[in-house]
Amino acid sequence: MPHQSPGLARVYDPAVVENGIYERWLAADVFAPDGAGSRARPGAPPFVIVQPPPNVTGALHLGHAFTADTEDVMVRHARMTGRPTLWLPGLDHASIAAQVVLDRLLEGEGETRASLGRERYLERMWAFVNETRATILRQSRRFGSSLDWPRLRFTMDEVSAAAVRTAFSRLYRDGLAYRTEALANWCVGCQTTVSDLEVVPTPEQGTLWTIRYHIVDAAGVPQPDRSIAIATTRPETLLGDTAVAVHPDDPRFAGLVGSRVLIPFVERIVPVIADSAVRPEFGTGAVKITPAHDPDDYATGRRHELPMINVLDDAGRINANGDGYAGLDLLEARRWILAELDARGDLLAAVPHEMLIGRCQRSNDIIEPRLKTQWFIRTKPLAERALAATRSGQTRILPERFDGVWEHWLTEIRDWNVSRQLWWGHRIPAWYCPDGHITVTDDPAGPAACEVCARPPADLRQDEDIFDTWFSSGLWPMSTLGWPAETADLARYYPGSVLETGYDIIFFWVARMMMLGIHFMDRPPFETVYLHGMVRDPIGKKMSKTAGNVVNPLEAIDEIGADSLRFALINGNAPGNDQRLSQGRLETARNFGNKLWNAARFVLGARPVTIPADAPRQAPDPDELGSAERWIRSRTAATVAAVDRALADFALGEACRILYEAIWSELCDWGLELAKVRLADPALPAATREATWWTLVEALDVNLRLLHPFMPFLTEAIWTATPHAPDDPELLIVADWPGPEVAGRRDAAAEAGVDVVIDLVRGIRNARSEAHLEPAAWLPVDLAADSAVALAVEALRPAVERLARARPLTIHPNRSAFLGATRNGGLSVIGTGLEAMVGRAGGGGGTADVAALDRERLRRELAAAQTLLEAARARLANTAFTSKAPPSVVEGARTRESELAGQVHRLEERLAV
RNA sequence: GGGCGGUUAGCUCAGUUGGUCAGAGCGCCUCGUUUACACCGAGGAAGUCACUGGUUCGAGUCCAGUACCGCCCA
Repeated sequence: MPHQSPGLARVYDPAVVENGIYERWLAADVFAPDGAGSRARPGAPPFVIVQPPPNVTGALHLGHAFTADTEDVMVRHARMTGRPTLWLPGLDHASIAAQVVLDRLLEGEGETRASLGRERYLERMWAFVNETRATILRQSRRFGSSLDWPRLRFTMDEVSAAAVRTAFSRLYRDGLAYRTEALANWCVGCQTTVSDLEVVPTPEQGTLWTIRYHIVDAAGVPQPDRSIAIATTRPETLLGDTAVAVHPDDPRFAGLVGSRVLIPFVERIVPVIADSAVRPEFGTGAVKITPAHDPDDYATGRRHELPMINVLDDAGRINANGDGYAGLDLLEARRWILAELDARGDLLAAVPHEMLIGRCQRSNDIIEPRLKTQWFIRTKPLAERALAATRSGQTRILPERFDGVWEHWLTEIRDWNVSRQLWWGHRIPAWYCPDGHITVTDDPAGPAACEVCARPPADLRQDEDIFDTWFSSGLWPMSTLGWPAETADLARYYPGSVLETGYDIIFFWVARMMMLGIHFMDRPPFETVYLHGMVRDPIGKKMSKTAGNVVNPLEAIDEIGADSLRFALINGNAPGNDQRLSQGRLETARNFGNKLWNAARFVLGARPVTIPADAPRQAPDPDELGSAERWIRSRTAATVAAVDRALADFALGEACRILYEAIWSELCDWGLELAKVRLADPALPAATREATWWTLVEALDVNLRLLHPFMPFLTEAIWTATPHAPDDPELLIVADWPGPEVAGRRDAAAEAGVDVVIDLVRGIRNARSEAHLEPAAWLPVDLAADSAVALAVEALRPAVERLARARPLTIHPNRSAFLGATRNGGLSVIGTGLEAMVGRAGGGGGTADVAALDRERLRRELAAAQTLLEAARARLANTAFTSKAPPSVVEGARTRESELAGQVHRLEERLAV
């Protein structure tokens, strides 16, 4: 590719810059580990991230953008290091969430799930998700995500379906999937059960009623003066009561345990039992037990082998077991029952009561616990292996603080209800014969006969339910690679390197993938689980559609560009922490892009005429390097090391911060400014100016490589216009990550020399500014310095002159000459190993003012320096410090002390004049 | 009830194994059109690192406790 002169526009316009670059990457086939444009080293270990599949329920939001950008950074970095890198894209069908969304759409058309029927409903669903899928893929491209699109997987495609069937039938065969009637969380709105994780306990104001149950005698006749008062928040469920329970040690009820009470309305006689789970301090100390409608009561019921009577139907109404109340919804039934109890004199009290109500994560409806026949996964044995994997370090969780919740949840794990009474999803491959035998098969055509009684398929009925979405998501690290087929991808790319996702789905998703992955593959699905935080709005609220504070990432991208959004999301964030995204953050990122853009414009436009426009990039001639050039190279090498260290620690935000600082404060503020002087000096030999320019090109090149994972479009665009070395590829995305060769460019002497110059320039600028001297004026500066410092300044004399607008700059051979020359007064600058005097231009008026101001400044600086010196001396006077602290620290303190002493000495002398 | 996180400049946040760590961005103040950039440059003000103890030669950093905010689990 020809590298003619830059042609970079004056202001960085992301819309223009980003345009077309994604297509170039696609055309070059560089996203795939085995693509035509891949420059992966054959022996290098693969780097694999399987993308957390976004829901097909709608468009992507900022959380998705953050996830995608974080993963893209890791992936692009790995790719540049030469590892065969696979970032595998996917989409999740999100059965319940998708149905909630589609049902709402249908409502607007006057249709319902029921009115359409299963088949037409699913047709509508496919039409709907085909649209959202296209939207999501378009968005991902705008983000700049370097995903391997040909490997795209959808949780509802055929490979995923085969994975689900195979996984379930194997779990069944292994005794890890079973079907039973148990208490399940029923969502009336969604008309399905949901897992425990999808029930959100919500504090709400309710009422605690006290109700009197009458005790009956042996013949079942209520005793006129014997009763027990129970407390309940749900009086209507008394229709399903099968016991009354008290604490075994509660003296109030000691004589009542073993007696029997009459449940009103249903006229059922139930026992009074003792169970230590009862909290004596709650209500009256006695509670009704409704095993079919409450998790605690269910447990009690199991312990005491109580009958379980379901009194609710799917619609949330009292069923036939509720006798005279059948057909009423819960609240109506409650009203009637309370009224009736009151009329009988059995309603003793009603007090307001704060309580936790379980609500559906998706629809916010109240969750009704009910008995239901469901498929469950036996999780204990699976969880144990998942725990073993993290405990042994086979898989590590980052940040480490999430280990605790991981341990706790997997240790206390309960069996996983995977049946959903929904349509959009994978139908459970279980068939039942009229005798109740179960046949499970992974054959898509269904079983050939009942496994037990050999009845023909025509007599078998398939389970109506589908699987919990997370069951198919749990197989994701395998199904994406073709499992259950033994594909080449599976062999090569399982297990993945990193699983990167939000900490909010550690149980929903990460734990399930770990459990199922280990069970089926015998190895955990990833080496590292990296959990990121939530993106919140500017005031720290969680973004949600209902709160209306959602920022559409595409709008942000239209406004400031994908690179800026990426940088804003990642810069300065600590791993796992939540963050607030504000306009200010976005602007900072955009400004940074503009800064780099313009720095590049300068560098590319400053090419000495002696270098042809299409010259390949070459290393600067070592013999022509000045201290400024050596400083740039040294600082760039330091940046590479710092970024490498941050990335190795998954500290992406830190890496961004380092690059921001390196590019803005070092390369631009000093590197380019120092170089300008040489580049513009016609007196210098061409070879010298060429070396300076090649130094800048090299620094730009290295920084572009380092920044590319974070700001891929901008860096690619600039790099295209930057001279390439002969062995460079066409595209930055597959260029080599800066390697060990740059480490050798560290140069302590050059860094020390330029540090001195920076100190001096700052000192002069500060003095001028405080004295309000004409900024543009050239002012004479006299300088006395230690010999090494003087040499460093002399080496960069033209730069010092220009940057401090100091002319003439006189470097005196010794201090007395300096003092002799500066007796007339001026502004003093006292630095480490140097002192300078800024004179006034042309000797104009205001001498007295400047002299007074200077003394004032000197006094201030002296006071500060003395304070620091005293502290340093006190520290060194402490023998505990000098004997116990590491020698390097003590040495540093000594150096510091002598520097400060020198400064104080000079300041005192100046004041004494 | 258990667990985790947070509390650092007016605002939003960094601070990796305790030793120039008291920082950045934005905002604020004073200057500035020196041919990369006003999405900029130069200079400046601004914090008892929530509080109380402890460990240590040395604590924003480690330990214990307290207060407030947030999240997760029960």
